[in-house]
Amino acid sequence: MKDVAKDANVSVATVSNYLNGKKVRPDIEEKVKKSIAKLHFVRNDAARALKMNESKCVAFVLPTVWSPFFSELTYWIQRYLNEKDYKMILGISENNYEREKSYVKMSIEQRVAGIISISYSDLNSHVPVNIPLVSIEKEDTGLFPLVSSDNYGGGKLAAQELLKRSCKHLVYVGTENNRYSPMLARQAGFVDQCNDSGVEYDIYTVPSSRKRALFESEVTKITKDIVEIHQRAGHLGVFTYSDETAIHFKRELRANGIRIPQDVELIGFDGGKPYINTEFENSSIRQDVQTIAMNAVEILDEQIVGTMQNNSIRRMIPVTFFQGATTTKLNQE
Amino acid sequence: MKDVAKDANVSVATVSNYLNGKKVRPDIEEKVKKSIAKLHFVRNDAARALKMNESKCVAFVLPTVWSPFFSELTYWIQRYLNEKDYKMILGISENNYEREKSYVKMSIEQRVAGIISISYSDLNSHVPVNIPLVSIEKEDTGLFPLVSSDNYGGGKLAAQELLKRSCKHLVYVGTENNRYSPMLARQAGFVDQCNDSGVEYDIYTVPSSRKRALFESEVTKITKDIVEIHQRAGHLGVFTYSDETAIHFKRELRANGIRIPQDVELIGFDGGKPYINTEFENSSIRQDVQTIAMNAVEILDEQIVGTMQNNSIRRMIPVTFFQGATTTKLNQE
DNA sequence: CTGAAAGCGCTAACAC
DNA sequence: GTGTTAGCGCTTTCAG
Repeated sequence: MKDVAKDANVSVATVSNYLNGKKVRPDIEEKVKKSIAKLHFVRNDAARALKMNESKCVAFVLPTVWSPFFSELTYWIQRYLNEKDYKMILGISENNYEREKSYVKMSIEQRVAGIISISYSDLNSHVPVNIPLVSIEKEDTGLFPLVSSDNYGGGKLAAQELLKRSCKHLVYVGTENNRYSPMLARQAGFVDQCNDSGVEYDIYTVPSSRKRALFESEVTKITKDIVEIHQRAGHLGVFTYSDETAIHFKRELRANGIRIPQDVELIGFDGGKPYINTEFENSSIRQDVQTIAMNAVEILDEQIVGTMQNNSIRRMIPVTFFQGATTTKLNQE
Repeated sequence: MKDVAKDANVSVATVSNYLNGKKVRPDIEEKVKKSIAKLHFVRNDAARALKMNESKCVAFVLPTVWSPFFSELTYWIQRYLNEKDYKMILGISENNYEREKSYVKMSIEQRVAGIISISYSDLNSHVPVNIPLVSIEKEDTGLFPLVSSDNYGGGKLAAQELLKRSCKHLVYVGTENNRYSPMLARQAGFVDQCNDSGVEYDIYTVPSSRKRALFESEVTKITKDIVEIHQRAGHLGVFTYSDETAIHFKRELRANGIRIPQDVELIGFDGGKPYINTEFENSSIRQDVQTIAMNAVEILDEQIVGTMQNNSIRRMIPVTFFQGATTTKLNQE
């Protein structure tokens, strides 16, 4: 910048003013512009951030980007961040607590403008309250705003849809990590609906699919049970806590001679599309990814620019049922 | 840092030395450590970057993250970057030239350590040669290192696999953007193999699937043609330039009463898995995503830390054929 | 091994 | 409107 100033025969302040859109005499502006072009000058953001004590970087911390749901979410978050001129620093935690903490540390070091996080641990308690943070899905400390799908409603909805299809018995397949409250909400909604409707149900649990061998053997075991229940109770409804799990059960049930949806109706959760322009295949309780992203970025931005911080924001996004290949199509729909 | 120094009764230089792992007297180290903990001090990376004139951020610019292939790639890139202690700034260009350029500008402003880019434009010509860059897939300026799948070999391989399955006639479906040289390589390999084997073939082109209506209507039109060719020539082999396109043709062909793979054998390109622990479904020429990512990060790191810059690095990663549901399973395999 | 001090590139007072 | 200058928080000589 000093060089530009020298070359254009003006002071650094003038160059700075020009760069920041302040009023500059037209002839001088011309000269400055020319010098910048000549010297290929680009402002150093590190110095700017240091001086201003603020950056336009937002850290986005999530378990993985390698799944339709999370990659779609990443897409929307990035898009809305970009609209407001934020850059995204991506942090993939793989649900590893240490890595999550290291991303928080990094965020503080970088003096990021804010953090958007999806974490199923108590990550947020490591974030200083002076740095704006919005959680997606889970937050239990009450210290930060939260954007979440209506998991409880989703669980209820899944049960309702299965019951509409005359299932005689329902099954929920959840995940092991019981600290993960959204999953508990899905289960609770499902169970409540079962009880309200007076239908019998079973609850199963699978480990994370990352522990592949364990996961597979558990799926196999549960599938055997489901086959047995089917033989005993007839038409059956299965609701899994994620689409990924549903895919595995679909495969395994079919391998055991079960027809889907004629014998067993199957509903997953998430509804992320693999590509931007394809349709989703299996029946699922869909999260409204775009709205979640929009809200998260909006709230974060308000926290960053606004003086008023309302940390008790709890925004619940409705879910919808998607009629796909794994449930019977109803006439009235 | 000044505060820490004051609190610990030492100079800022000592604190700095401690933070950077230089030798410090044990008793002093203890005091400093305590003060840091007490004051919740975290080093300001902006100041550090300014002073050192280097950062540990790498910009990763790619068209989208919302597809199995790209999300898997993002996963691996991020993973290898993290191993070397780099942070990732994610830039999603949506193949938009202006956005690509804005990410480059941002990268320079941020004085990032380097850039990894997947671009089908002449993006790289906007990157100053003093900033390390590795391209994935396409690079034609020769100014920067390149990591790419063996697209030509992939095209050949696709044709070979189709011929093994006794296809009487082959079809290639490419994309409109003919500046995109990797796609041309896929086509060239395919065509060369067809000619070598003396089999007839047709070349079709579809627009980007982002232009959905146009894309769909083109798929419909080409499908009609394929059906006709099938009736005339019998067993048919279709190779599409991406898995996404293959999915659309699979749907459309089936809607037209074509059985896959009995009537038409279908091979896509990419082979990205939707989830980390699922298997891929359809037949495809798989890119070795992990190896691509590993090489890209490795080369970039060498460019950053090493003095020697060999910009003529061209690393070609082999592809493999994945036997999925859309081609006939051969006995010898 | 530690401290004092210079200075990275920028912005924002303040004086002109 | 423009120039001068202090100082953001850090690293890094250079003395001691």
